[in-house]
Amino acid sequence: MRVTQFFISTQKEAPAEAELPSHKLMLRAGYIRKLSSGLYSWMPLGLRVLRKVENIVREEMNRSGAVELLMPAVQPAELWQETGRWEVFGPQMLKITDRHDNLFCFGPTHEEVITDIARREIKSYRQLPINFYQIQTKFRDEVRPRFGVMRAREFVMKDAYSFHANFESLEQTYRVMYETYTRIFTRLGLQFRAVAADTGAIGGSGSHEFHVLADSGEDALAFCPDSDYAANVELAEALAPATPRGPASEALNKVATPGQKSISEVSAFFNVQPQEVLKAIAVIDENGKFALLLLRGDHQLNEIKAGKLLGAFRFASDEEIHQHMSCRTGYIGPVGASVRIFADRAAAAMSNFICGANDDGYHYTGANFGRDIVLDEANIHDLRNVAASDVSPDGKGVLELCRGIEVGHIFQLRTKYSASMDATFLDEHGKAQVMEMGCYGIGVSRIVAAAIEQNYDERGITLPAAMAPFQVAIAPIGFKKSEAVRTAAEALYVELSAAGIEVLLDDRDERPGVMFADLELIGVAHRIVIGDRGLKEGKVEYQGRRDSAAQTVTVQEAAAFVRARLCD
RNA sequence: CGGGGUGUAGCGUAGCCUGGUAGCGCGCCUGCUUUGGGAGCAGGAUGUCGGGAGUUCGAAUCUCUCCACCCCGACCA
Repeated sequence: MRVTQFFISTQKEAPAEAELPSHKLMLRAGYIRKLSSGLYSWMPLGLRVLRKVENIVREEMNRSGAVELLMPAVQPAELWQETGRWEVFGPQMLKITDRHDNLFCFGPTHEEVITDIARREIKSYRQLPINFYQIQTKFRDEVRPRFGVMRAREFVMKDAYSFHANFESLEQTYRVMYETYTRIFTRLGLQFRAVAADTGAIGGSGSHEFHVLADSGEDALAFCPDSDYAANVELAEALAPATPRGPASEALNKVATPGQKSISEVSAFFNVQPQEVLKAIAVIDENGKFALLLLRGDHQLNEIKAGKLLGAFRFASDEEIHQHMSCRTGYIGPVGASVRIFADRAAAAMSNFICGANDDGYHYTGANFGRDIVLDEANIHDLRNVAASDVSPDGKGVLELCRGIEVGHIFQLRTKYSASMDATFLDEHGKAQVMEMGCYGIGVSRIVAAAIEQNYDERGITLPAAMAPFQVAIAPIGFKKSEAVRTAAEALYVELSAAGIEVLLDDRDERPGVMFADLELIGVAHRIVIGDRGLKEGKVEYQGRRDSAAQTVTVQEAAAFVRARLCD
């Protein structure tokens, strides 16, 4: 490809709306352009990258034995009403009406459509198992689209759905998909981690998320370097402390703490560590009932775990707290409180601690469960997020934390959709059975953003070669002016192109600085610079995008040299 | 949906408080020079100042209202 025949549109400054490096760089490099909130055009350069991701995903899915099909983006409401998800999905689903006033949605996912296909097409156990997949545009009307294509409303997803005669078959395909995903992200050259995930309302026995590791990731992950344990922090279990609660050796003492409300203020006031202070969080459960959740001062509430205990809960308002506790936020505590109390395992193991006294401007010191606070064993639960250096739930070491961007999710759906949509087959005995199902998603367009989040430097995008928009760029200095440069550049361009390599010839006759800046910004993996200066000695210059310096090679060996680098 | 913020040329921004001809950098166009790290000189084009209403002799600026977008919290690939 010649630059003058292609379309490159780079910018020196990123639009003010972009925050993340990947978002800024994708805009500056001209990979994407925004049409509206959460809606992006893939410009020619970005589309090349997107297609590379797609192709690797497609190749590996095919290799795994999955079969590609393509379902409509627009789906009739009736299908969704069958599974009850027309209501459940709520405002996240873009609902549309046709000229006959029939209701449709722009598909946010395709379980209903594929299950409809399966129940029509699959009659016999002989047709199972089967794994269908597609690579297609989805639309989810996100509450808050952000970070460019990282969380867009319209996005490209690979979604696969497998159907099985029994659970063992589902488990087997699930393992194959796990391995396939591992191979995909490895081939893409990404640092990633598979973690156990929350199965949520869908249930089932298995779900894993695949995360690209990045500090800007929206998910917190816990993993154990000494074992293969890895889980989303939402799910990771915080074990009870190994050492039992100590004896109540201090007397309960009410201390004036005017203005000291937060854990950090209170621990500083008493000159103790936050873990010696008890945190009390006032909530209203699903049924509108007030409750106190107790955590160790240095721990964070895990809202998913709390939700499993309380149902759909919310935090109590200042008025509600005042009504139940006769004090204001900052001074609430469990001593003498006549409300329901739930304690985290670590909080329940505290002794001689500091807590709010339910009296504005006062805290207790030397508080103890049993003596001062009634705490039923049944009200002790895992309520917190795991923290770094917690004991791993498998007991084989301590946890570390990192952040990730979710780019894949595999799920054992079991019969959630096949049962409600009556997708059955006849088994060996001629008896109708409900199919077992799995589903497996990859956020194809998100991968591009996530990969850049992991691969950039001060000059621009440094994507792995498997994803770079072009493998090689030729930057001729003085393209118009120097016959020798032009001849050498054209010859190399022809030679590399003929070898099936994706070459970008910068024939714009731009100044070197402009060419270098553009080629580095857009993330071409390898660069050959050809100038009169080097040609006099029969040399050209090679530099990989991630190399710190260039090296010279002879004109004759340039093509072979680059081809060797491509294989690295 | 709750909280915070921003809308001025393709991009980045000044001007707004204290009303009076809309400015700068980058980019773009033309010409000449230049050619190993985003060139120099000269000339040029591009603005419903987010929309509407109001106050005023006069509104980018003040008031009201609507809209869009961004950021922080509950969902997800």
